[in-house]
Amino acid sequence: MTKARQERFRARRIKANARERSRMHGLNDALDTLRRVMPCYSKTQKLSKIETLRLARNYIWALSEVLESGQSPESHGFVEMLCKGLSQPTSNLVAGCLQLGPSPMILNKLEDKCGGPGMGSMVAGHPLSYPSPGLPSPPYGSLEASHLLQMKGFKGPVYDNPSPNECSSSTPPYDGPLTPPLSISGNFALKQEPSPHESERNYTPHHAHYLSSHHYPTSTTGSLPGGPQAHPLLQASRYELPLDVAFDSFGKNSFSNNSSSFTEW
DNA sequence: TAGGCCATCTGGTCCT
DNA sequence: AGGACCAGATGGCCTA
Repeated sequence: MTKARQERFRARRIKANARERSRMHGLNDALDTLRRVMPCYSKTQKLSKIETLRLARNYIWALSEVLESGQSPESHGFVEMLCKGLSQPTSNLVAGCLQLGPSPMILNKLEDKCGGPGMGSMVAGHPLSYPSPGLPSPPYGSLEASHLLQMKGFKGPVYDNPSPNECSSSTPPYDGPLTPPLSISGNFALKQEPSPHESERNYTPHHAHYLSSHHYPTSTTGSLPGGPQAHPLLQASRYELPLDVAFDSFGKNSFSNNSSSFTEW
């Protein structure tokens, strides 16, 4: 290989690396967009990639159940669907969010206690302030777990610790119900914010993930005996409920609880 | 210290 | 030839 050819090859490799980086950034941006429409979006406690995908899967499943079988979103089943296959920390996060999301009073208290703008300030504008022009009234035009719970006056269980989600180290903080409504047409009325990545693009190769690596509360290993304690909403039956649901397709019958088996990712 | 998670680099494969 | 996509390898940070 001549020197000129080596240089060409090297230049090509560098270009390919840059493209690959860009491609992965695009993928991460998409993942971040997905995080924002999840029921427990938090800027400070990002779900890991795998947990984001799992929660998204469960969210679709749970909302489908609400629509198709009329299952109440305030039921244990709804939370269990959301948490199916998630790690214990993520399950706790979701359960905590579903409980705290509906209560502006609690959110405001948390804002006072935790300081800084956050969930409390978001409550007034959410979910009703999300414009849904041309869409029917909720839940048809705006369907998100915490919204549904709010509409139905959901009240969570009583905790030993009355504020399981407040600035504790055991449960990640909840940034507020930032989740925009999901329209039935499949479009998200997404309030576009600049992706975190956009402002982190001028990093040297090894900087990017340092910025966010310590924000991930979850692990992919799932909850095991001896792990963090399950959220009270989940303690009763999380590991005993044999929910057999297939996600290989989104056909109507794919979400039934008795026809096929739940496929773990 | 081990394990989880991440970004990046790299070579292979497929497609245009 | 060049771009997109993929998966394996590598190394760094964080947490338990």
